[in-house]
Amino acid sequence: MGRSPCCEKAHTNKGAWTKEEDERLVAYIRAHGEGCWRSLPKAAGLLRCGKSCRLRWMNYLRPDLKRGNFTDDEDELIIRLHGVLGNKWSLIAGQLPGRTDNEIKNYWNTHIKRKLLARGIDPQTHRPIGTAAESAALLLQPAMMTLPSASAAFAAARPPPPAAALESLSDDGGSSSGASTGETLRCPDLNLDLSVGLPTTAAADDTPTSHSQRAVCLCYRLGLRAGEACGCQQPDSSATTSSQQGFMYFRPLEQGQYIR
DNA sequence: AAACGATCCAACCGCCATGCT
DNA sequence: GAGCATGGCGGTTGGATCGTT
Repeated sequence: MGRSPCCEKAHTNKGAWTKEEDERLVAYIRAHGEGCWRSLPKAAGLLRCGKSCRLRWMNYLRPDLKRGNFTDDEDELIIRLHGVLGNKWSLIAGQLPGRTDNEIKNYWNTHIKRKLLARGIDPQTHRPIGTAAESAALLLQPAMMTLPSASAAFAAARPPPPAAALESLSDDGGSSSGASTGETLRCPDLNLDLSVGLPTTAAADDTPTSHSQRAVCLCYRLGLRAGEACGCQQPDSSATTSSQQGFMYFRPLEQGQYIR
């Protein structure tokens, strides 16, 4: 707001980069490394603004960039990461070596969005796109979909919504969040031990300080395990979550499970 | 072959976060 | 703490390409 432009627009080129400009930029960075982007164009003899140079280098000229189509594994990883991180493209790109945030953003908008819609999943919320009644039922179980174990149980246990419940929903416009309506649709066998973020369950070693010392490790939930990119503790294989070493783990999503 | 619409993707723009003075 | 410079990010745009009629 009210900031001066990053460069003098009157003296800079815009639009597609020429081969010669690319070569100049690459040669300069090879010789001097990535430094001050603002002064780089002048030093490299480029009529470009520093931002433009940075973008060109980061998204196209960097030697470690991976070219070519995204693999199915990359697709799935992007979907999972997006479910957790949202539109934090740079963070997502950080988990995909050789891919840029811009590339992933474009790929998301052009391919994955469509793929998820074809699966009946809302690409923004990662929740199923169902009938109005189904959506209303989901709204009444908002936290359930955040935990894979809970969502699996939900998927398995969820009966067709009772007609009476649906009627009562439509009667009040679906805006009711009162206990009575919630009870009508509740799945009695579900364990809603929801604890994304700081845990709320009382662990065996629970003390006033143990909670504040815990952190949530999302690596495992994203399909990474200790010894891979995640350097966190291996989760307890018999438990859905584990609080070893002060970390909480969540199992990766199974087929048919969704991240909210 | 031409016209048109759909799709893709590189690049731009504006804003925010951070570091420095 | 205020103000400024810079890097970085996410949303959007527009030209190029592809597919269909």
